[in-house]
Amino acid sequence: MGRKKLTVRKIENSTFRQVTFSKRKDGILKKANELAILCDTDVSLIMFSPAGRLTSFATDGRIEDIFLRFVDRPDELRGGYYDPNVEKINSVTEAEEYQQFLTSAIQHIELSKAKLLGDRIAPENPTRIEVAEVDMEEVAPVTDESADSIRERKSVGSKEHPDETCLPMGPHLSLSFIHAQKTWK
Amino acid sequence: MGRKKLTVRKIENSTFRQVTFSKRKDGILKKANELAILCDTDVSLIMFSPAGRLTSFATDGRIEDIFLRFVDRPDELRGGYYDPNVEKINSVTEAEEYQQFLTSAIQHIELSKAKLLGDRIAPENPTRIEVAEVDMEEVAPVTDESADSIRERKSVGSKEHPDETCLPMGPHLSLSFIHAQKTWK
DNA sequence: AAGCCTATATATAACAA
DNA sequence: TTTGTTATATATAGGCT
Repeated sequence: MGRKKLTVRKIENSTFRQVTFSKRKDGILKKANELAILCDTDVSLIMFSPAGRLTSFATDGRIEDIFLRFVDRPDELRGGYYDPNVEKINSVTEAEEYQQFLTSAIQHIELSKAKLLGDRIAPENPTRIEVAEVDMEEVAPVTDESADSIRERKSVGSKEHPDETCLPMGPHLSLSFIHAQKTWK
Repeated sequence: MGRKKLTVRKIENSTFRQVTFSKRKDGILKKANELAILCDTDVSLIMFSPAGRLTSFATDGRIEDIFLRFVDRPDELRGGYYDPNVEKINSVTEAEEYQQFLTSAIQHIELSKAKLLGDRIAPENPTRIEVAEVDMEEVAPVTDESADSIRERKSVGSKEHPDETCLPMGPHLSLSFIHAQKTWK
């Protein structure tokens, strides 16, 4: 919809590609927001720019919730999350291996977080819309000292699910697991 | 962009809301695809219709990959996945509780899958584009017999990561954990 | 619910600064 | 680079089937 009809094909000129991304990113973001509001639906959008910059959007600001809703879809058409062609017992056994893997994944995220995180406070969510833009290059490496200092800070209770029962686990990985758990029983 | 300028506000008439969703869903899907191709970028889009129908899109067909890239972002602006304000030891302890939770989550998905899954084969991914549409209502309830019969079927190796080392765990929960693990060490 | 139509509203490609 | 302008291409609201 510009001066010329466009062929849908990778833009080779990197400058032009970046400019196009920037403009179209805004357009699709607007569309996603309008769709969410007009139709009162869950919409999640994640985009990485050619330079690695992240732009994300989600209805009510929780990509995790929408992704979980996606993951928990009991339909193989959704994707390849789950292969039902295994016996129950094997599944449980293998689940334990996933369990281990997930644990290490959590620790990994934890560590990379501790290493890279500054002192900034996460912004509040003023509306139903969340738009986050993050530049990889903006994440400055910090010293071991500052990483250690993170551990000194007082733990802050999560306000994200104020109506929930307090659980023994901390808010490390929110991913709305608590919310999902309610559904799962 | 129709006969009338539209106010961005929830459409109260449910029929019209559904129609609008359907049309705009196609539009944003096209935009997402064009963005991904033109700018050669990772884009992930998840939409639930007012009726609960899922429509999803992802560059190269892997929402999980893009979500993982999102999750693994070491930046608190991305969301509230991780609270660094806890001591290391507590984190590990709590990680074990997440571990347990994740295990039960896997089993839940497994069970709901076994109960609801039919005999259909997941479609191949012909292009870089993945568009999946799933209707909750289309998932017909199956009898215990048919649920049992699922366990009889022969296990099929995942072809999603053909170049990977074979791991002891099965392909229950692909979520590209294996792919992620390579990055993590 | 899906398609088609067509008048309009929007998005944006190519420029310009 | 980013931002603004403008001619055009697209998307889509309201109808109709």
